[in-house]
Amino acid sequence: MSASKRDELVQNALQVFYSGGFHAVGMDSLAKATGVSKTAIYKHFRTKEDLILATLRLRDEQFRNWLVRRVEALETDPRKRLVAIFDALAEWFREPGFQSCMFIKASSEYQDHTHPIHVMAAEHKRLLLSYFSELARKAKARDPEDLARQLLLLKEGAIVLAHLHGADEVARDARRAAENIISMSLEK
Amino acid sequence: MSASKRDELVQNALQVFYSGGFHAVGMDSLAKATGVSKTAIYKHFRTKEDLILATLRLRDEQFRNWLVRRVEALETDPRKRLVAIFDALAEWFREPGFQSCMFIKASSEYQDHTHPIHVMAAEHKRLLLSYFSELARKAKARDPEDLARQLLLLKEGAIVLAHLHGADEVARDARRAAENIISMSLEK
DNA sequence: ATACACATGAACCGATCGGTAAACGTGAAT
DNA sequence: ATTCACGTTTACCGATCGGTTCATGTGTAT
Repeated sequence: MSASKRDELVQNALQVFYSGGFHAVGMDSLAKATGVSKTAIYKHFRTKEDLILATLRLRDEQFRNWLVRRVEALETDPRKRLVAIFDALAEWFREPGFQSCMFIKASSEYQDHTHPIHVMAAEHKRLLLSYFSELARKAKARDPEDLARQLLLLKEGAIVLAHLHGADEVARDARRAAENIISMSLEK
Repeated sequence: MSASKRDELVQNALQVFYSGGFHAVGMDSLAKATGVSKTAIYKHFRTKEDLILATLRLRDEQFRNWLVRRVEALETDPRKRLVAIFDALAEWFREPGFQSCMFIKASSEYQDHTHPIHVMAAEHKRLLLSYFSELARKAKARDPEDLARQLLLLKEGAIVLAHLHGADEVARDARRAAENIISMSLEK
């Protein structure tokens, strides 16, 4: 299997796990869904867990790249970019296939703090946090790390509730809550 | 099996599913963990799904009762009670067995919006929302429903991040974010 | 003592779990 | 044309999945 075929497998597995769940999707159905035989899969991944970790690495990269670029495209002013995070999220929530966050779901199924999958989920959130911090610093927040953590709280809550209660109202609420928190953190 | 034995089974199953996951825990291991034979379990619950729904009903009742009583005990002033929600949550996060929210995990494993388990998770959050609304109304918020939704966003985000990044810092951040949002919503 | 109702554990059902072994097909190098 | 290497298919492994059947208690009422 070529490197590009492998990437394609990981990309397809990502979709299958995202919409089907990790425990609920077996390797047989995964092979059928991706069009790659089980033997071929196990040529490149020692275990199911290794494959899951590969899909999470891909997802982390895809999601953060997407978010950064979307925020950059929406606004140029640092302060407005902090708010634009939530406009980007709103777009995501409204996508047809939206089903919460891959990493929240991963940490829900692999709860042990020492499990590699749980660790990777935590790492994804840390990377997002440092992006938020960078934006907050450029926006001259009094305490950029503090503002970033509060915005991350809003983001995770918005994801969970957009999945449970629907995208539109939640996206509006999160945006307004973010505006409140940002204004309290920027004005003296 | 007596009614009290049945309650005991549901209570024990709740703990097992909470710490082990829904798909990951099989009926055999559940029978062993609860000390109730599989045959006896299936006398009272038609399917595994029915048992899960029963545990979620119990959890909903337990959690909301606990939260309401804890908030009532912490503060009497309506406005302070809104903040006290997050003090109560902080206590929960610090409990040894804390592993995120049963309903977030349930909706992560049963993602279809029409699935009974997903529906029940959404309902749990709606019930919490109406409690928040009631508190916000008593605190004379300009828009109680709006404030309640923003606080629920914070609560869900706090649960997710307390599970992923640790209880203490997250609890502090959520409390401060809540204070910000509340003050913006109460003061003219 | 005997009959009945009921709860139990254990064995069992077909299906599927994660993972493997080996047979088979295909293309390139000799 | 023959060999070799490699990827794929297929069948298979023991274990476990959700759920059922049945034989064996065990207690109670007559």
